[in-house]
Amino acid sequence: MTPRVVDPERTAEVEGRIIEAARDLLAEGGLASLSMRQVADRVGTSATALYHYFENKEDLVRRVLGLAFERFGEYLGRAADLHPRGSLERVHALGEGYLQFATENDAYFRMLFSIQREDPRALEDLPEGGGLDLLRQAVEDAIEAGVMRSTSPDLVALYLWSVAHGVMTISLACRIEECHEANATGIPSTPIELFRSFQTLVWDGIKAPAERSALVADRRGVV
Amino acid sequence: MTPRVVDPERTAEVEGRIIEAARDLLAEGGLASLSMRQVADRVGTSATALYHYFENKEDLVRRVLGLAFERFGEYLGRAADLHPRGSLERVHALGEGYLQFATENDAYFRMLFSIQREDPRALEDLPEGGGLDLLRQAVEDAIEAGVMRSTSPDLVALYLWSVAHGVMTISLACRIEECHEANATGIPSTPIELFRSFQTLVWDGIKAPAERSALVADRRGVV
DNA sequence: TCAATTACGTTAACACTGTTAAGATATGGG
DNA sequence: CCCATATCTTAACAGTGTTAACGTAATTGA
Repeated sequence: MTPRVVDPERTAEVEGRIIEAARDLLAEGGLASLSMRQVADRVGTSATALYHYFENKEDLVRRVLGLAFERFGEYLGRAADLHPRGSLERVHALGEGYLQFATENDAYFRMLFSIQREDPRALEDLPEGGGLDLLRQAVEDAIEAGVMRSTSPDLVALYLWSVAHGVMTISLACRIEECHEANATGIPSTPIELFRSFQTLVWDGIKAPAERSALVADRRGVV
Repeated sequence: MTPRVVDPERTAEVEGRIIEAARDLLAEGGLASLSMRQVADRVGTSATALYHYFENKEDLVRRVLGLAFERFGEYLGRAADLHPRGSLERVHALGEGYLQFATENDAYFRMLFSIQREDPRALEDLPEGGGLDLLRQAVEDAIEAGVMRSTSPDLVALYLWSVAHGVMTISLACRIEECHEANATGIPSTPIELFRSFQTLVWDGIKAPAERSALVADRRGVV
């Protein structure tokens, strides 16, 4: 009753070749050049054949995103392994790994954290919470080790992610290196260097030491 | 020799109607529904007629971005006017104004700070440096008033922008409110509230007070 | 006044895009 | 064997940005 039974191996192999072709196109020419017909050309089939393996383009893109998250996880993992648990360096390295991944995998990053998509993805659906888990754990370890202020690890992780992500996305959207003020004051041009020069602010805070405790009380009243 | 001489007034009026139609389409259905033909339908002409007023779609979009930056500037200006120069509140209000603009002008924000575009815009070309000028000045005033640590105002402004921008873009790309850890630990769901809960970290820093000065020295050696 | 030049707008068309429908081919199980 | 079905093809549709060719109206110099 079920002739030409599906061969899961072969299907997976073909799917893999399609995904890799899409991945290559994405890396070469960005999202703009990732079209069903171009992918099909690379694979050597017609565009409509792809619809036997993927529901639609969004489905195919989702699979490519799988590869992207895989590499993303590798970067973060390598960065974390550089320093022992509980160290501030480990937390900081995760930030650097984040920016390194974004820099060396431009098309992946743009795709992963695109703002254009109408339906944002849930963090839970992402592998390892989109890398947030690793950061959260590193923060928690650092807090337990006593080298970080004892606050909510979730909040701190989200904050650090925001800084790294903000630096990267601003750099991708604007050319801050052409800002004359930035040039005059020696603001670094690459996202990673910019992120590094933020570190003092991140770790120490930007408020004048003399005003610290008093103004915290003020702010609570205002906000 | 030059018959049917162009009427600058009329031309500007028609251009204005086209831009407004494009702006409305953008606000209603996002960038996806901003097509030359749909814009032309709203204006009541054919799509090709638009090419008499704009070089191409990118050109038209650029003009719509002008409106977006205009409103962006209004938000930041209103936010700054809430508090006197030299106050920390003024700096903080600019951050809130940033997120308020992004929240209330979703399509504008997505377009202004899209990551997909291949050629990032220079900060210098943006009106008021993309809002950075206002922030920079507020920081400089606060430093002179003695309520902020005396560092490079440019660096601090860029840092604060990164935090606000990071919070917003992460919120637009991911649904952090569906993260069970976030829910369990009471992480706020809206970008503005999340930004507010970062304030303590932003102002005070996240390092354990006891380790502060010693680890700063350490970090310099590491980084 | 006449003719020429030019702004403005039209329709047709091209090369793309994602996607569906219909048909061809081959293959394996009853 | 035969038929159901997996796989793949071509054709087609609706949409996109954009260019070409054309028509019309208006103004200005002669």
